[in-house]
Amino acid sequence: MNKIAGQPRIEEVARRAGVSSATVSRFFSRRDLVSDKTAERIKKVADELGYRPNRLAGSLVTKRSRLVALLVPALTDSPFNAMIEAIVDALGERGYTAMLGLTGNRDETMDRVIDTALGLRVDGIIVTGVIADTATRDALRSANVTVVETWGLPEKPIDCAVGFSHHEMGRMTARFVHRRGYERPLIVAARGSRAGARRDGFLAEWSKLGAGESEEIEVEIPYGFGQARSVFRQMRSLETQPDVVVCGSDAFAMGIVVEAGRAGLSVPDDLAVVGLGNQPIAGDMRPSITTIAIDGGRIGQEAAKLFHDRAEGNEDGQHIIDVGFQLIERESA
Amino acid sequence: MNKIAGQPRIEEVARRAGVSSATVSRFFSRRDLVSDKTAERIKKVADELGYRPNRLAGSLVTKRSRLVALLVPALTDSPFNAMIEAIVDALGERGYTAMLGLTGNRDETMDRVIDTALGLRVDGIIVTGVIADTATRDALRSANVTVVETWGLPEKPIDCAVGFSHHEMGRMTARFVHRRGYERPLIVAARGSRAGARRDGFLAEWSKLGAGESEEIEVEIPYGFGQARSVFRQMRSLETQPDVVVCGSDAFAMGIVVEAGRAGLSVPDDLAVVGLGNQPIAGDMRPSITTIAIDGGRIGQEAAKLFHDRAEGNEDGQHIIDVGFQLIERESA
DNA sequence: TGCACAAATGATAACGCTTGCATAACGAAG
DNA sequence: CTTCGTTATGCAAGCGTTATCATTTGTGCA
Repeated sequence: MNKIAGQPRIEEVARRAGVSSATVSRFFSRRDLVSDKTAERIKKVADELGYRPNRLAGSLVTKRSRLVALLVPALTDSPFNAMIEAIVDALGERGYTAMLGLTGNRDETMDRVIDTALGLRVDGIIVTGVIADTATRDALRSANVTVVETWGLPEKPIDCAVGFSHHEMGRMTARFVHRRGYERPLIVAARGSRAGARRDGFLAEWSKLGAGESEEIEVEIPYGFGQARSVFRQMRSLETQPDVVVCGSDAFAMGIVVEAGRAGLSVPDDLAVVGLGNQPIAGDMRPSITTIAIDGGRIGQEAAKLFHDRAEGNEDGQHIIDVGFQLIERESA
Repeated sequence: MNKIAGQPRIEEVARRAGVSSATVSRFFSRRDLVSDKTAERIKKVADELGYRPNRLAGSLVTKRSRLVALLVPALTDSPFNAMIEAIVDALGERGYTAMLGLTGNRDETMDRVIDTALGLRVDGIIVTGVIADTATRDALRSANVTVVETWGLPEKPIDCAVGFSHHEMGRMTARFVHRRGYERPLIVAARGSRAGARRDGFLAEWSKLGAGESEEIEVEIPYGFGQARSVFRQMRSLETQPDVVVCGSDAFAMGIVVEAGRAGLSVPDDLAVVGLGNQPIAGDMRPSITTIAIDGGRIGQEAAKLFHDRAEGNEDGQHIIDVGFQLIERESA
């Protein structure tokens, strides 16, 4: 309204509506407690004044900020965006607001982001991936916020978790590759625990199946299409050429497909490719990419629900939700 | 520390450090006002207690939340992610926290998100794209928050803006297409003002160049690869076949390329394709996609800077920043 | 008409911090 | 050893809400 006077306060609304501030407060938080007649008056005045309760003040006394920190490593070319969208939506429906924290891949940034979140007295923190650092885990445990870890299933979650088993995903991939008759898989894995778990799962199952050798190339971040080029070159210089490449992302898989094409290799006959993530584009590619679908939206919804349940004091109920994953068999393998 | 007692308060820290709460407050906000000796004591106690100033309480008195609302239509397959990352980073460096609001494409959702932002008394709002609704614009203008509009250059910005001229982009595209000798462009544009401005710019320049006919197909959202299929079919049923397709995104352009390939058309000889956005993948595709690069990161940085300048009371200085764009000529056109 | 009980409203004390003003401590000059 | 100018600290009044408890108003029924 008036820049100098700042925003209108509840007191002002109360005065003009001829009621006490308590009643105005009730009107906004528990509408059913005020009579229709006064409610109408309050609404009218509030609209005129453009009054909006100050949540900072409110949260101070209720000790509930209705703020949730959303920690994600990155946004560009990230497989988490569907989950983030789902979380923001589901949280919004429940009256919570998401603050976005980009953690990158460094523990330090992660700590800084958690710090600001805690300073804001967020009601909860939803983390993309499992927090590795033990000190951080402990700090969080004692911070009186509910923490939801996603996209993985830690043995001992800080609080609760929703995701899937990367190890199991690796095993399933191995079974699939074996069933298809491929004999010399190349695993392209990123550094990091998630990719590591998939690789370990793959190798465990692979050796259990009594299958032959397998190669492995470690890359920085396997999300990118571009990185495929150098990895492909690396692959070509291996002694025994693999007959299938197991990738950490669809984009990367597509990169391998393109490179294979340029090298005169036909996919999947000369070289098969398995992606990860089931991005829409993977199905539209020619050849279409065989991949593993993870329902990010589902993870997000469950995470928001889990958070909300606990925030409402529902301590019981499931702490760990396995949303699983699904192999999508297409042309590339 | 102690769940029952809740988080430690400033008073507790003060007591244990043998100072007044005012001194502790100063230690956290204006370190230089506190002597080294007491500072050390305070730090020690604060660390032991795990004390972290409650920003809700602080903001209540300073009337500065150090919160900025970031309004984006979507995250998945969105060209804005680089900008969002840049904004969150740049804001974080300056001590601000970003809250994420997904506006979708409906005014109603936009209003709801703005409402929660205003309720949180955010210091600023950074909007992706220009806000169309006049009522919302007015509400924002009188809400005493600095608003930065991005990704476009409105005639009369609410407050300030950083982006580029979609109209000019359309014109440049027309000149390029003409220079390359194409004669029958097909424009695939989304509903909406941004795409509309590009189309208008294209048509204006195209007719100015005295070039021939041009066709247009309107789609819902042109970001997706998948949508290319139906549009391609639509295109094939046109009376005169276009020799170049001007797309609203790289993903869409890639979809057209793939469809063209399946239909036996060679790109760019039988059909040329121009993308938009310069996603990494566009350069790695075969054929590589000719596209227009927009520096989302730059937009983000400038937006954060602009916001910060104004939040600090720097009313003067530029209100509108044109970051331009760049045509990347590659194989597809 | 009066009474009991429910519904609606009011008064007021927090919530945890910041900041202007007042006071105390400390050096450097005189 | 004063005196004065810094530099460090303390006091206390808010900031704009909500929640508890008390009080008033309204309603159905004897």
